[in-house]
Amino acid sequence: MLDATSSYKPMGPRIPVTVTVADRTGHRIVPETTRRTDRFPGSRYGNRPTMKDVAARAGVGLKTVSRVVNGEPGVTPETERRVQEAIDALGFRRNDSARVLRKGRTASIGLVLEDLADPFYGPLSRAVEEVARAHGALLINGSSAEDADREQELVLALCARRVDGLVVIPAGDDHRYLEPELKAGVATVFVDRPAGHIDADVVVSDNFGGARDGVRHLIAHGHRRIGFIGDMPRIHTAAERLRGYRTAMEDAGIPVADGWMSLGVTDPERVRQAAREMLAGPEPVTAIFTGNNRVTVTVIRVLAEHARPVALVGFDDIELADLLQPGVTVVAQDAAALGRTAAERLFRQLDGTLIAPERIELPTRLITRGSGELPPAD
Amino acid sequence: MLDATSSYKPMGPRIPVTVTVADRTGHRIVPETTRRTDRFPGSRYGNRPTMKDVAARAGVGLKTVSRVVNGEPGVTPETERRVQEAIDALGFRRNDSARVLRKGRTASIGLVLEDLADPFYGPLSRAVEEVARAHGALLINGSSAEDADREQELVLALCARRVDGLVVIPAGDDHRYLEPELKAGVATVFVDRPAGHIDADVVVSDNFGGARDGVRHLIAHGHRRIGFIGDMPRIHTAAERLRGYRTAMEDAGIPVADGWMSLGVTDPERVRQAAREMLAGPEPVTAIFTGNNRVTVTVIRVLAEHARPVALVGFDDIELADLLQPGVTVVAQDAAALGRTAAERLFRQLDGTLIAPERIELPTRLITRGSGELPPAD
DNA sequence: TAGAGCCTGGACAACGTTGTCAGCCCGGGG
DNA sequence: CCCCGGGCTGACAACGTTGTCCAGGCTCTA
Repeated sequence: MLDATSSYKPMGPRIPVTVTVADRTGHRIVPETTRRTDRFPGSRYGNRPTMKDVAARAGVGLKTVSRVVNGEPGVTPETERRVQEAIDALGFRRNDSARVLRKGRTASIGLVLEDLADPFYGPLSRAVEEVARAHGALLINGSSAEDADREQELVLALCARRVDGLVVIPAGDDHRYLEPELKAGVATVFVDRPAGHIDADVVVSDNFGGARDGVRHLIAHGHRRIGFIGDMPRIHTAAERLRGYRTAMEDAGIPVADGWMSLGVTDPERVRQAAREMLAGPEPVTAIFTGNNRVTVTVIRVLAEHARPVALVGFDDIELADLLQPGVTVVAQDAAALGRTAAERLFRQLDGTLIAPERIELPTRLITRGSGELPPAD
Repeated sequence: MLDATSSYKPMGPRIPVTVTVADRTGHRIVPETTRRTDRFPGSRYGNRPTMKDVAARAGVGLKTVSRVVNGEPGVTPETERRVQEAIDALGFRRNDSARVLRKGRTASIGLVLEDLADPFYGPLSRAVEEVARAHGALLINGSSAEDADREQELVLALCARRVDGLVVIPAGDDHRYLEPELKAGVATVFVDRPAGHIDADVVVSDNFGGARDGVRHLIAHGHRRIGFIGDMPRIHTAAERLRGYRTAMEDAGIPVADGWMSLGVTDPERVRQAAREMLAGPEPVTAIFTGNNRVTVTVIRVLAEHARPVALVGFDDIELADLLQPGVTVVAQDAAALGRTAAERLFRQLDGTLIAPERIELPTRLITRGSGELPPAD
């Protein structure tokens, strides 16, 4: 599934060895079949004690240990004490892999996002984690790096682990590969972007409305030549924001010139170049609408070196935006709310409270800080 | 272990049911014992097919399916085709829980950090994830929220899942609870802060040297009344940075006045207040050294409203620092390098390449942008 | 004092997979 | 004609836990 590059073999062979242990009376010595040892050759290692070992040491039955470990009733305080003592002495820790196998649920959910390092996903992940924690579940996550194959690989790896649910920020646009999983009961919620060719819960921001309002804001401040720099339109959010831009312009009766739009550039150097081109020429733009936080930051840099003041509204809030000169006006989406809403919906699916998939759209908020209120300078 | 707040029971009971299936000849009908069903009452659900089901459908033995699934040699192309067909038809996906139980390794590592949403940890997580991915392992992570109990709870939950290794950014200062785990062979690396009362690998930044150099920088630019605002000294990094400040001042023969230091305030409002106090009074500081990114941001806000220019050097880089007026001079640490180094060490432990725990210190870098080069204004 | 019922504890199977090992079939050599 | 070897295949046990169910001992009551 994933490629390894060293001698670490996640699932290596084992060497069977015969050892002897005292039975629970402490008297007889019985041979035990294949016990694992030498699991970490050349390094510190050791065998983990099992409930059986604890039972033997405490002089009780296996199930009694299980009862103590899980706080089930029906164990004498004296017995419980002996078991607890053995647990502490051996450093026993329940093996949840076995538990999961038996119980059918893993108490963990998977989160697949685009890039853990992107500041937009930090609060989102955190929100998902908080909800998961409140429900007693752990979070397994991975970055798709905006690659559909890698997304699928990750999702399927998570399904193989039998996560109870999945929160996915899709990179690809076809999720039919998830059909068997959905049928098998894996709760699934898509966030930030909709799922492709599949009927599933979706939580997104109002990308269209937000962008439209941001551009309208610029128009309201007298701009007519407004540039748009955004991501590849195959990314749903980018397409929606572009649509918002077009709609606002059209509603205002402003025809969009060819040179005003830059789509699909992400590399900072090329964004820089695109911005410069819009600002040059005979009819330069007097305002720019940027399609995401990374583009916004790059454009801010370009505008800082530019002679004439140029108005700017960006999609996504950025830290310190209020301290720049001028402050950066943005259309902010609530990343934490996206994550929280998605995760809560996920657990409601697991509850059985939810039946039909739904699409939830969270509002965006225009935050005016100065850059979007600059008048056209021409 | 963790508290639940809804009816989602990660490990619910099951209802045994008797069903019948055709055997692999397709003729006889044999009854099968307790099969799970109705696992997700009131919601979409389904039983996941197992290798046994695939084997029955393909008319082959269980082990043959296993061989096909794992790409083991010794299966006729024709047999393989039949098995593959059954796999696709049933939507079979190997259950890694069972696999883990059998093989002893989970191909997953745990990452415990302070706050997923903190921009400092984004690149760190991402770097750990990249290394894990290169080794075929998944990443399970959680936030300790700077709470020692929660850290322990998380770490132990991860150990119960039998992660192969742990990367921990410690919140607590006593990690003896990890001793049984270490002995059992759980590879462990502490990052950003050292472990307490335990002998383990540690990867940290040169907090002391970085802070000392930052303060020296201010002194070199003529400052003598220099303030320090940092986190609680019980956090190792905070203590080290404080030590760097003290050392630089001492080396320069400058006695530190009481009002110049603010320790342990994190709440933005109180940081703001602390900064204002340093800047007021008869002998106000002419420069401030801030102990982490959050404090730096807050202090920048205070200085923006302040009449006289005040020099500033902050620990940790912040985005857009170069675009502020003046640009913010910082002591930058390489979060990605911390994560990468730690994760690589982790896998070398698992390789068996590493024997003795070590402490690795990564250098910091002073980035001058203007705010640290302002002369004293008094 | 005997019987009913409760409390405690343990034997056993099952979860879904993989390692071991033995058996089958086929072809070739003695 | 028989035996041997190699290539495929499948039966079976084991991984560590939990659910079921039963046994034994105790208490309580009639």
